[in-house]
Amino acid sequence: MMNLKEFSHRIGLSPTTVSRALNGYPEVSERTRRKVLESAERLGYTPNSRAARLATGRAMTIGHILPLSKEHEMVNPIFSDFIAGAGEQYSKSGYDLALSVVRDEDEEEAYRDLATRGVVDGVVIHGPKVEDPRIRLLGELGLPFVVHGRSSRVPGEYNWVDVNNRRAFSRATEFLLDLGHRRIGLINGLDGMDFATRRLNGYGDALAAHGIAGDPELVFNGEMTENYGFATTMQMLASRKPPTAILISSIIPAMGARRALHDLGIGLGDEVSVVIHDDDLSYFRNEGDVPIFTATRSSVREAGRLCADILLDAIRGAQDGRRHVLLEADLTVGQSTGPAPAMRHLLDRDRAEALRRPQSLT
Amino acid sequence: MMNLKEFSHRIGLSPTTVSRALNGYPEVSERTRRKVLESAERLGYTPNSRAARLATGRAMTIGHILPLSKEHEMVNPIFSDFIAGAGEQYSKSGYDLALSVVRDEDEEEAYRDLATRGVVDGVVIHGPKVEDPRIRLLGELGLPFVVHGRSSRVPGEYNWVDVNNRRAFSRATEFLLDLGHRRIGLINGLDGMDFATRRLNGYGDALAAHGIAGDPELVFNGEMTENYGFATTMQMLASRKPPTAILISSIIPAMGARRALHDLGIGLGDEVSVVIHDDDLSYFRNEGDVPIFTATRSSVREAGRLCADILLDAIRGAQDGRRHVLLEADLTVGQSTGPAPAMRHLLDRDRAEALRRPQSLT
DNA sequence: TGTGTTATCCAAAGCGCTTTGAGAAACTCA
DNA sequence: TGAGTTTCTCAAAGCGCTTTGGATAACACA
Repeated sequence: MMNLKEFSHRIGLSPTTVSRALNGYPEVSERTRRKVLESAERLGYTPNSRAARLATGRAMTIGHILPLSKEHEMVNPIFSDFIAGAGEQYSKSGYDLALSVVRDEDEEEAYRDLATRGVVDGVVIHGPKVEDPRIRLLGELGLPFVVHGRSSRVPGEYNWVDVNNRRAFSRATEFLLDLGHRRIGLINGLDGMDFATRRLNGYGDALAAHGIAGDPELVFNGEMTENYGFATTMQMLASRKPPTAILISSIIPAMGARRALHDLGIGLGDEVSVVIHDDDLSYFRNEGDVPIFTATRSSVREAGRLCADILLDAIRGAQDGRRHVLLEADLTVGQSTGPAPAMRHLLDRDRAEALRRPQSLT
Repeated sequence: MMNLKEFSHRIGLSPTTVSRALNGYPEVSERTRRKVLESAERLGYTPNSRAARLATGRAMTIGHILPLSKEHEMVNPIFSDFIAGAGEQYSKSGYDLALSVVRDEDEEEAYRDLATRGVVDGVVIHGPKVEDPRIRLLGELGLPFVVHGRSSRVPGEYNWVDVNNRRAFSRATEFLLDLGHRRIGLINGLDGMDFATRRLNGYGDALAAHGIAGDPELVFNGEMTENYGFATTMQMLASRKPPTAILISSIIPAMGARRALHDLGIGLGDEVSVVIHDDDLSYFRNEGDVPIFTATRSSVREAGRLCADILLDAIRGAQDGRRHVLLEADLTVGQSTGPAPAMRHLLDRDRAEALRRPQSLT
């Protein structure tokens, strides 16, 4: 592996000149620069990043911390699409992406570690809680960051990119109310997550506007797995007062909900309506001439791109204050919603029988 | 941010001693080492990784390259679980994980770049093709690597961790044959992927052993999205000679297949049997007292752990030759399989009608 | 021709750590 | 007590790059 000294010697220039040529400084003539670039290509010289990072004090790396949830050691399925979006932008700007996989409880320590070891120039905070301690921590550490989401109860300004979750869910709820639904279930994310709270609020807003009291038995919090969607749907439909419509926070539990409805022989879109929030995951597109699910959609990949742009600007000092982006998630009507049926139609024989089978909530 | 010079001065030792104490060299007494560690904790000193990396010549980082497929710009959904497994091991050994997101066509260049810039000590190759050029490339670059999968037509030894795909799929096919199925569809991964070829071979082996000629109209290659599973299943069932059973390479297209069966009013597990390969994704567990799908299961997270262990050993030179791990994927019987029905049962009125609706293969 | 400007290039001093080659201190044993 | 060992500590030389503060060359103008 050739180093700068040898390379510059070979092409008859000093290391300084070569470094300047390579890094685009104006003190070097265009002719020289071209010559240097071309020779580097020809001789296969690439500057050693380790050395450059020490010399400049910049890590040229953005950190992401991927927590494994304690409950199921689960990776958030939206993570990979977010990373795909962000990573693309990093590459364009010559930044690398460092990923730390840590257990939930070690997460704060992991941020502190990244900061003090100096291996990243900035980090992205994923999945903020209603009152997330990481925001203050990073502020204290002086490490630039951007939050994917927000943290309602953390005061002060910071960079964030979020979906208008409250609006999206109030809109979705209203849509169902307009269709005549009065008992509407909500299969939400984990309790304490900021997005889950905002979605709950949106749902509550719409119900309240129609003078409907929310029923806590119709609201669920949990990690968004397929099985969670299945179990909660089963539980709701087995209750004495089943909903005629369900709001689901992600397409993955929606798969489980669909399975539950199917197992019970209940028609999706006619007997029970479902509206989902769709993160537009690349391997799970809710598409077609008429989408499968009626959904509020917001691309998580796009959010990744935006987060990256904001963070890179912050690092490069090209930013005056803090920046925010609030993405609207429009409602698209699909095949999974329809007018509320009269309740009695649901109580036919087949279904009553199906409900007699025991169900467990795993 | 305190540096070594200042820290060692403060605690009345030389930088050398402190460095040795921190890095576990034997030339320093246990008492001194304890003192150093404790003072570091107390004064908040952490060595600057950038400097350490330059000095040692080690990057203490493993690289993963995440290609975005050209077709759908898709991220492989098994990626996050693999990373979760591998990342855990890296953390334990004090290694970082660098992730590069690149377009399919830039992938080779990305490996070359990682190697010459010296930002990683080794890399993991994901999704090898039948004849994958990356293996030779990395050999030439002299960068340690491990392959998640294998590359059938690449000669020579290299580290790999793979599932016994051929055995798994021949076993699954045989299981269906034993149930009396004779027309068995295969919804496979992208053409050219090594795992897809091995699975096809396993499927072919079993058919051949029963004297059954494979029907190319029943074999599909594509990116494993939900829609792909839906579209291929629809296409097969709309054909003049529909299968009575389907093998599916991942749980995600299996969701789409289930949707298709449901839309057509065809019973899963009685009218049409389905066997899947289950990567044991954390957000998509095929579980329950009796699993939903009959499946050959192999945890991709475990594969991630194994890959990490092998690669770290290779980097530390604690490895004699090349290492291989072949994971067996046992078949677990679930609710999605049953004896082959007589064909005529499938051709009832409802289904005929459903098939009249137009379907598109997106 | 001499002076002032620009356009180029260079030597050398870091960046903060590791590690070599030796020296000082502590200990052992005759 | 002194020589030989072992234990601990240190000064200094890198690692390969960036960047400062000049030096040199090239050019214009009077």
